[in-house]
Amino acid sequence: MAAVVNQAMEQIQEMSETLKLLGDKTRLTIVALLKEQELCVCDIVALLATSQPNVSQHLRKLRDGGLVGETRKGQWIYYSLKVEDKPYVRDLIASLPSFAERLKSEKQCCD
Amino acid sequence: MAAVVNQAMEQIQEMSETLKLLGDKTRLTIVALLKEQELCVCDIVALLATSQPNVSQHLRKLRDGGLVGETRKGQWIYYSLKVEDKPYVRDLIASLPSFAERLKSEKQCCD
DNA sequence: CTAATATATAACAACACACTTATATAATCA
DNA sequence: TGATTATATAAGTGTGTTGTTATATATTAG
Repeated sequence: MAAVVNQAMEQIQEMSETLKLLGDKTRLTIVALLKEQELCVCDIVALLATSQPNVSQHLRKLRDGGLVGETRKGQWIYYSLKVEDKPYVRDLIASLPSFAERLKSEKQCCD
Repeated sequence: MAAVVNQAMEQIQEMSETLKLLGDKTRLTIVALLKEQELCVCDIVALLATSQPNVSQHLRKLRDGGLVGETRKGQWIYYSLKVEDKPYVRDLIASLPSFAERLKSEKQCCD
């Protein structure tokens, strides 16, 4: 019984850490953008209208939390969602508003 | 278009506030307990093994965020989940571990 | 090789948050 | 009524977090 509770508490601990990552407006917006397509840092900076270091630091937290992955493509580093595991995050992201239109019309960096 | 984005940003703002509430181990545990049944404050204090003011303050935040409701029953105030709206919260809570067994064996307050 | 561009890291200031202790309010019980 | 129990609120402390500015690293272009 105690083992069951400990396992449950570990699971809650892990979920709460993930939810804390998503419980920030800037990071949740980044996640909503990445839902549509992978993006490089300069894309995100342009779309969010905040500083490049701010975006970088949020991306690092998302990466450390296992929510995004990165791939360097030459000069640029592309970030993408990594939530195939964690079904509850997948569902949550599905219910985020879509920025598809905005990305189509405004994406202009690193083409 | 700007209106669409503003609406999306408001939605993200609201979701991030809700997720921030859930992104705390103590509060997420409270929510997991309430998933099983309504509970009074003394129940939660006993199950969480933390101080009564700490639980009270977390419950207030959950209430202010619209995630729980309260009902006084004589000396006790019972809290319960209020997430019928907010489908993404409902789904998320569904994937929290169950404390049903623990509640059955350990609930002893306010009977 | 040098300059320019993209990204990351470091240091710091401002603020927010969780938890504690002490106290207040509200309801019941004797 | 006074004592007890349940809950809320207030104030304070320590810690964590966000965003900024300055700087470092890495890649490409000329």
